[in-house]
Amino acid sequence: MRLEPGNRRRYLRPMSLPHPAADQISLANVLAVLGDQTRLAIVGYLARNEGVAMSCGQFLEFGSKTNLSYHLAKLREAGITSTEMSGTSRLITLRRGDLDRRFPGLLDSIVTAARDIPQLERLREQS
Amino acid sequence: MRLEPGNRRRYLRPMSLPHPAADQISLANVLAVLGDQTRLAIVGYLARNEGVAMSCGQFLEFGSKTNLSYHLAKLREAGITSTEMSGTSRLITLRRGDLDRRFPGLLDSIVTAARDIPQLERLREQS
DNA sequence: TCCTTAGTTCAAAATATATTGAACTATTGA
DNA sequence: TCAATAGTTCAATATATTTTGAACTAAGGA
Repeated sequence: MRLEPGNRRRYLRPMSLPHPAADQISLANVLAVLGDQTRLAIVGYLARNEGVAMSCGQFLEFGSKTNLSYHLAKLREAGITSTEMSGTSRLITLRRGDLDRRFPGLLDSIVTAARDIPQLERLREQS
Repeated sequence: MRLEPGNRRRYLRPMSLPHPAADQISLANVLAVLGDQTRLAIVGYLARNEGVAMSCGQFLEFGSKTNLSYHLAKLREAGITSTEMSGTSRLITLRRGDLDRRFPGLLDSIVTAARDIPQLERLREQS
């Protein structure tokens, strides 16, 4: 899988990431993105620690670094989370306000229902 | 695609269809299944005509017969709808009670948020 | 200045989901 | 009794999503 040197476009760390505007957040997409155990666990974890911004590393329990990178991008692109760059890490928060305005009651009912999903069970005692 | 006669297992119309028990309904699966425009439209339509049992044919607007058969099975298997056989047709209803008990507020917030999805727009004037 | 840390991209492989048409069945109304 | 209706299955294809490892970047601390 070695690329010829120069074939790979040099990766430049962006200083901020693209987020959809609140009115671009699509219901079907939000549901599809949350219809996955790993991402549901991430959102449950964010919700139960709301206010505290989390870095990607906090989620290592839920998958490999690479895989998490993928899932966290999905959450951000769907408008569910907001990610801000901070030095070498990224701080992730729920877009609670935008989601509540756009889909009243949705996030709460999901987070409540996700209370006892297996992956969060393990973390329960720690938080 | 002609099969040798006898290769195909004779299709026998079942007299009732398998539905998951209420406590087997999984949140992630419900979200994943509803994270699709076609199925969201079907559920929106069922919700807006709650009480009236719908046959598969009512949804022909949303796709081909075969394709609908697939989506309606997904909804039933996820525990979102209940399908009962009635002569040559199937009567489909939302499993409102089971869903509300298991995931309070979820169905309502989804149905409310789905108010203005494109596929339902077209039907608005008719209902 | 260099090492460690946090997180990335890219390409490939693995897996899952959606869509189609042809062939089919059972019920019902004429 | 027969044709029409409602809806199915099956197999194939098309398409999308997930998961992986290797190679990489930039920030920050020692």
